[in-house]
Amino acid sequence: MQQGPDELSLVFQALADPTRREILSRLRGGPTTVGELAEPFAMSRPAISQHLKVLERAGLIERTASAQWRTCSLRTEPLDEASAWVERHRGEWNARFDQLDERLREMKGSTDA
Amino acid sequence: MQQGPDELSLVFQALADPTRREILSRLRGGPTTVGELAEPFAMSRPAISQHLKVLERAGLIERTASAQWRTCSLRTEPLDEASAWVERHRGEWNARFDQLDERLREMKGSTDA
DNA sequence: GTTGCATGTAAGCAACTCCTTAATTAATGA
DNA sequence: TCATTAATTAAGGAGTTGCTTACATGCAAC
Repeated sequence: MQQGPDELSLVFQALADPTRREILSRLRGGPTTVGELAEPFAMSRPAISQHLKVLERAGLIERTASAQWRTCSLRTEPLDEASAWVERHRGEWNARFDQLDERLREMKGSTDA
Repeated sequence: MQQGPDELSLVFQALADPTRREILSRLRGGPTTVGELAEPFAMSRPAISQHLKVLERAGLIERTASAQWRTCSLRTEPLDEASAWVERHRGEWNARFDQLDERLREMKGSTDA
């Protein structure tokens, strides 16, 4: 029963690959099938499948099956934690900005850990 | 002459490890020697040295030698690009928040790339 | 049922990660 | 000069990543 890396590490690791970042960028346009997603890449389908698995493990995409197509859609929640970490480390002025961020997040009623 | 991964990938990859993230967090308190940095970790010095090399490669720290001590200090510039990427992908509400970010950044008169 | 399409899984391989211990470099100070 | 301290480099090993090709699964239309 080995325990994998923490959530934040999974997210940053998922983002540490240009192919995966582009997949996420393309998903901003809305849910997409794996085939459409794979098309622009000079890479086999299984390779894309594996990238999607990494993204799913990080919670950054959701896959739903309908007929023989799997539709992938973006999940941005994990990016909130990543963003919080990065902003927290971006110099003094940004620290003040974080406070504003948090204030606004309260107003928004955030549900993240 | 092999060409390594792009800068943004290097940054995210550097952040994808709890030890390295904690090193960066500790460096927020100001420049620190490798020895001080290594102390709280249950890990050999060479291991820390290698983590520092990863952080340096990503541009996240700077090392300066004085006497037999190497002092490490934080460089936040690479986080700006990482932040920009993450914010760009954080949903609609956050997009609006980005505008506020930019507005405030203008007020600040940002000097970053 | 059988064919065909969309996707996932399995197995294999080179390269990389993250740690270790041992040896090395470099500066200090008696 | 020699020992001490601070840190890095070297070598090696277990596990992971990122791709490949080949095979399996699952649904649909005939």
